[in-house]
Amino acid sequence: MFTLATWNINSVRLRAQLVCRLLADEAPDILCLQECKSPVDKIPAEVFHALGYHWIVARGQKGYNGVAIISRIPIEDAGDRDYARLGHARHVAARLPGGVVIHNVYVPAGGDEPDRTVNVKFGQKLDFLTDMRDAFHADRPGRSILVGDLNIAPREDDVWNHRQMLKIVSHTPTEVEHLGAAQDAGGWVDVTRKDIPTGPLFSWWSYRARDWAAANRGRRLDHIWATQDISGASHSSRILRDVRGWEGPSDHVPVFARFDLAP
DNA sequence: ATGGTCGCACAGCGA
Repeated sequence: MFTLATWNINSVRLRAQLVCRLLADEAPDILCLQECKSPVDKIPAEVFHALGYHWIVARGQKGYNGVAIISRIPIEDAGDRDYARLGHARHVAARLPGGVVIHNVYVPAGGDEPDRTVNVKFGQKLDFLTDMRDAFHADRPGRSILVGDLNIAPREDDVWNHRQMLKIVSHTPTEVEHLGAAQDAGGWVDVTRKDIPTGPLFSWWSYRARDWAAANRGRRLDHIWATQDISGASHSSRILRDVRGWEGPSDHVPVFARFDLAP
């Protein structure tokens, strides 16, 4: 059995103490971070090490992007992909002792305008998802988990107001379709929604709201997926809303799931 | 309809 968490930390160096607090309070076996905004050699690995998290598999760059998998069970580096050939640190994979592979993904946000003819970043987001789809189609994953900030809230109840969000990047039909194609190509099951099938579910609230909790204009951008062969072993999904209220928070909160598998 | 807040790194870009 192991507990897995994913969290867009928005600078792992600035928020190393928040990571420690989560590790101490919730003790996930594996924590996947996105937007570390740090070269790998500047990630404060020692402080995680001191809490028993002896393994880190990461990709990084200066200032932007960056993904890391922090683990207290042994993991080995299982490589990375440069979807859409952006040259960004947006994917890394790790293998658990039993052979389960964990993909940690940070999908491009996509800018403000949901039109690739006027907004290059939106096109890059769609291309990233198309490349992911093609990779999973060519090499269909088994006994795998995919987590991360996918920057898309696919369902009506994954946003505070579906109608109002239809032309807002992260909830446009085009993006939802691209994400669905990548999900279908890999045979991925949305573990969070398997466990919590109905009702509003958010993992992100903008920094720009006067009062994020009162307005509650959230979106579910952060996801845990598993291939069908192991999705039945998952349970106890949780989204830690309270973490948004911690001092100096990330705009995202951690998403958790447990897997009844030998790690 | 607009502007609102962060982080990086030191001006403005990305989110």
